Amino acid sequence: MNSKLPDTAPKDRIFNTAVKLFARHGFAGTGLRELATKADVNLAMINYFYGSKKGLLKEILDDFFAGYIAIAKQELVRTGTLHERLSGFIIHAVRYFDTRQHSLLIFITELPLDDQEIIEHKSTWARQMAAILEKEVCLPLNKETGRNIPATCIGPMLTSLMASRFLFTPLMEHVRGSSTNPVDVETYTNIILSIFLPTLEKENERSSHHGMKQ
Amino acid sequence: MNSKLPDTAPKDRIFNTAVKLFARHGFAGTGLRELATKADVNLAMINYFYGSKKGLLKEILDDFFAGYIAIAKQELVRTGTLHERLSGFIIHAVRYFDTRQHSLLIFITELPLDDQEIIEHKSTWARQMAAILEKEVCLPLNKETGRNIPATCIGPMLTSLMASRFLFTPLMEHVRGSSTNPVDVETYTNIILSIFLPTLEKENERSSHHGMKQ
DNA sequence: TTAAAAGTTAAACGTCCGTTTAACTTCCTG
DNA sequence: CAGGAAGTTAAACGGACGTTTAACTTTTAA
Repeated sequence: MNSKLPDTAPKDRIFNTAVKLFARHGFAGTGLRELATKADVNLAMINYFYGSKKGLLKEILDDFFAGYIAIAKQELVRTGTLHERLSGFIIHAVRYFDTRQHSLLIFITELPLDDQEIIEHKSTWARQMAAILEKEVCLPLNKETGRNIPATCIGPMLTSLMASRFLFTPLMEHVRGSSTNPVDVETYTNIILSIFLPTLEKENERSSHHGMKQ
Repeated sequence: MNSKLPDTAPKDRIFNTAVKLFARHGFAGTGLRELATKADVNLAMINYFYGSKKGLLKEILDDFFAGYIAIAKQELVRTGTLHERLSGFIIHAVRYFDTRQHSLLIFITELPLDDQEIIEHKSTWARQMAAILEKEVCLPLNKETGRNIPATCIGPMLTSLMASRFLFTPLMEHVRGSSTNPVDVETYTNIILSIFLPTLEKENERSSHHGMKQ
């Protein structure tokens, strides 16, 4: 964390360090002086590059959500059975979460912000995700099952389930004895697939086994 | 929020107001002066009753987790099939989350705190929950399925899934048009049951329909 | 080569932070 | 009724907060 990253530009050093600190201490709990020191930049550079502390948070959230939406579009908006597309989305989303654990934590834990500006900002992204899920997942699913589950319900469920491993990791490391190991990410993904997809199989009466693509 | 609660004792007013404010602005984002004003008490009373700001957070977390553990013990540690016990736990836990939405948000969002003192405090509770899940759910489940899923994996998954509705509520209210309504809590519970329990049914080859107990 | 642009710096701005103090009032108990 | 405990108050403590300023250096481009 404190180690110099002399090759990267100051703006990127601020960004990367902020991601780690916001995830660890929370947005409100992170001071700009600590951030400047850890990123090895002058305090004033933060406001110079990002306008304000909140502007920095916005860019971090944008960066994370843009990648998340891209995966949803790539995996869900294409040909294939619902089962195939949904399992592809889960596999890639979990993999994405794994590589962006800090950003994921910020996205989750900084959710209930009272700040109208940030809430509006996040809603714009969430609305896009909900639209994709509604059209590509909920609509065909509800047509077959006869139920009426909206994307604003199934979306949070799916995201929460996929994020649970990374959300509770810092706690679980203390819970587990140092001897026992956590399940690896691929196993974790397979568990999620086995939880979410049998529901579809059961409704569709279509038999298929969900192997992770290599 | 600002309305006076003249009948309750100052100590309780501090507690109840803090739960709302910590959930809304986060722990670090809430100032004791704002809390004192909203709770209609003198600033010094907070440290008088709770020792420190962190002491107040601890009591809030204790209060929430004690109730959560109580439900786990009551519903999981008793006779009955795994299916019956697990569905009972889910039904009561979701109901509990619904009545303690603010505390739930604090429990979730204040998780990645770097503070060693709080982390240790939470780990004590999480360890109890993991022990119950390990013995009552994972052990019989793994014996039947031949898999080896630890409680430190399935616990966070279950909690995250049940919490998703309340975690993303403030965002989803902005996403939904004001016309459409969210699913009610009972429907939400049934969706979770239909996601989590078919996995068991499939493995156990036991047919049963999961009606919510009234 | 030179002037504008971009990057970087130390210092200070006013504000809010969590906590403590000491004096005061209220309440309970012997 | 006396006296001590519990509750309550206003005020102040030093420090950290996000942001701004103006001066300085480096880079860019005409």
